[in-house]
Amino acid sequence: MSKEYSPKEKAIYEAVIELLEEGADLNNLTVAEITGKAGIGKGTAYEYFSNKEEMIAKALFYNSESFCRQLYKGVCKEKNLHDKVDYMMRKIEQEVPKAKCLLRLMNMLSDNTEISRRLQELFKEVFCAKEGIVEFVRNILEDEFRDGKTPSKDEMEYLVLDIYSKIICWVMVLNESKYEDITRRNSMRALILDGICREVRTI
Amino acid sequence: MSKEYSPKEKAIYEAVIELLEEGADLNNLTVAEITGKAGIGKGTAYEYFSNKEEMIAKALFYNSESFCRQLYKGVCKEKNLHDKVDYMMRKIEQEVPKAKCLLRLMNMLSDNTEISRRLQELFKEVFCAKEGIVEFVRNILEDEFRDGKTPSKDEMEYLVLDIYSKIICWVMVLNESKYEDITRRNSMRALILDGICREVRTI
Amino acid sequence: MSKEYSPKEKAIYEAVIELLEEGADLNNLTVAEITGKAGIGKGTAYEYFSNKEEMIAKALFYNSESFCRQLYKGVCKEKNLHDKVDYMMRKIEQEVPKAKCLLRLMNMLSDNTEISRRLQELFKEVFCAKEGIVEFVRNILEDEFRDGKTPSKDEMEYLVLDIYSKIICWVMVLNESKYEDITRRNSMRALILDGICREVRTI
Amino acid sequence: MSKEYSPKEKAIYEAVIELLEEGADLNNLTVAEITGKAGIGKGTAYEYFSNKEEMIAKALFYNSESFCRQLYKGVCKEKNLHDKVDYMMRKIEQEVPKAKCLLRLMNMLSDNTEISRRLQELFKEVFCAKEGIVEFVRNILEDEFRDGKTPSKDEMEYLVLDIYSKIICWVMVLNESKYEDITRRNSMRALILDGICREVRTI
DNA sequence: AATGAATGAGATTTCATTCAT
DNA sequence: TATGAATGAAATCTCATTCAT
Repeated sequence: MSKEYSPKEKAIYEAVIELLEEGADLNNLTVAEITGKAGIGKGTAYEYFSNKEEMIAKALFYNSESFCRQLYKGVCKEKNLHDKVDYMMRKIEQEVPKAKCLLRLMNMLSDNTEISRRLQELFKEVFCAKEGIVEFVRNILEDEFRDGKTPSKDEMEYLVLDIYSKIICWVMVLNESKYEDITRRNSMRALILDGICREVRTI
Repeated sequence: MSKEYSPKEKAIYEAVIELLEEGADLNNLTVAEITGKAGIGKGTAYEYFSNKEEMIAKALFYNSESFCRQLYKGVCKEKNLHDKVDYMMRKIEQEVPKAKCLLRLMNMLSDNTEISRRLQELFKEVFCAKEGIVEFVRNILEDEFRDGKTPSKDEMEYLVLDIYSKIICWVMVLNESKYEDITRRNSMRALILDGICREVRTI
Repeated sequence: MSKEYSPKEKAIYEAVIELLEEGADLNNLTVAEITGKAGIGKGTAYEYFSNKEEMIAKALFYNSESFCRQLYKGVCKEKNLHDKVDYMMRKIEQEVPKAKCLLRLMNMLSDNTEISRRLQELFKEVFCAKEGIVEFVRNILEDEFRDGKTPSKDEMEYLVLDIYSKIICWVMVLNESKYEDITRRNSMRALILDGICREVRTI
Repeated sequence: MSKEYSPKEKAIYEAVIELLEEGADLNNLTVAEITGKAGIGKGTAYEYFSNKEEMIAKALFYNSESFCRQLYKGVCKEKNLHDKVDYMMRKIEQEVPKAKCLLRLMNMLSDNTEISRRLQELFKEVFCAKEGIVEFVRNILEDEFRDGKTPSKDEMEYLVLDIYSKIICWVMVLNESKYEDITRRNSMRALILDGICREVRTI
């Protein structure tokens, strides 16, 4: 189903992600750092990618896509909006680094870097309406409104945006040290989840 | 009250912002570009800033701060939450480039760049609880709850986050071409505004 | 008589010449290009040649030698200087690419490249007084002076040089677009041929 | 009259020529070598030239042009063809390195290198019919035929080519060790010179 | 105080050559 | 024997920063 990656490609992808998790600055990553971490020669990377930007963009894309796919699978098993969003939030909580990577990707999409341009290309080429947080949220909402009252197009857009933004907030919360405390985190999760459900109900 | 800036400093700040508005990539800006745009010598910039990152970080900070200050002044004149948020959203709509700059600053705050480190220092040093969108939102909410029922600390945090995230969304919306259509924009503004008020009311 | 070449060796030689004819720059040819054109593996080339320079030098040498041999055969059949030189010039005209290759070889002989060093070695090792334009011209002249007045050693050197340089000119002429016109080319060929004969006669 | 060169530019030009005289291979010269020889920083070279090829091409051009200009001045003072050509040949003899540089330039003009492309551009931009050996020879011939019988266009072309090629031969002769012997060199010079005059007379 | 020419460290990228298969 | 994936040395070029003017 999903494209097969050569071991060297995967090594590059994972090296970039590890570096990101170690707190590296994606905009000033060097090819030497990446290939060093990946355990391959500098020249080898250029057998698989045509330049540094492609390496980094594809690495972000690869990881985000695989995380989104995971999320999607889990979400499909849940019955209603509440459980779906709850699943998502807990999954994100379990896999903060992957969620962080997704967040970084989304920030990068708009920073005018060469990397951002590559990312946009990747999204144009590969994207299939099933991955990507926004499309993802839209799917969940469409399921919810399958039968019963349907909101207007504008209201739908608003809801997508609202849920999307709350999930982003959730990722930001998870990165704040004050939410390392489990009870506070639980409490915040519940508030966000309730907020989302309330919005969908009342619109 | 606010620090005085020398003309050369301001020239640098404005040059950075102009470059940003022209679509430059802040992570690959060169000192030559900045000083060229500012109309001063490269060496001169180093009389006022100790390195490139400081120039960019301070430029973002300067502009965001001044935009926030403007927002704050306007918001103070409004009576209730609805009008305050409405004012904010319309102001942002009028000044997309400045809002964009603020958005960029916020993205940068978490990208581990040297610039991000400088920005964090600036916020530590200079921040005075009045500027910055988050603190800003908190102020508005505290005003709103001055008399009457006060939400719990957690609920308060949630509301801050919710409003903050919706404002970010608003900026993102304004950058999407499909919202160049005025009626759609108006409709979305109303939905977001109502959403915020509803959240505050029902919590 | 002539050394036998393995098919892979010949493939390399011909690949280099084809690339040269396609307008490649011999100094920046890559092994990948050569072996790609030759249709063999990169490693294989190193079974036959010890490095890139050897490949190119031998390829030039191979082609020049074979062209010279052809010329020599044809020239031997002619009786007198006029017919010999005429044959040569017409042959060169028919096979401009091969002549060009010879010209390139001669230029390279003096450009201090690693390739030029290899070429010089080849000429030292292999050269057998029968190939190579200079030696070639000398032979023709010696035939001419076999019986009758012999010029002094210096005069002989001068004549070799004169004929040699006129042949080089002929190759240059053939590469100029203004001599694509047949009548002009014929006229120039006649002038050069007459010039050569006159010099030999009058010295 | 002639363009002014900045000291750094001239330093680069002279460095390239010195390296050439020391037997360097122009196709594999490195920027580090050039700037090292020139006694300037690597980056400095890029303030004046946009890439390595430009440095080398302009260096060859600069030197050849100045040598041609010298030749031209001297030649103008001579009255007839014999003396003009004699002057040229003796001048070349005195300044073998400069002549060699000119020879190298002429070889390079046709080697499909990036350098060759730059050289061709330079000739297109700057050339003014007074420099360059070919144009140079044409001028001398036109002077010679000013009054008296004029040869046909084709004959004229032939003569230009013949003289040009003999001068090239002269440079090649000067690089051969067997002509380090003065009497042989004198003898060869006389033969070439006579040959040229004879050709012009008899055509 | 202001400048911008000069610098060289450091980044990306290429490619000849090796060597395991 | 033939291959081409892997390598890393080495090259070009950029650009933040300095410093003489």
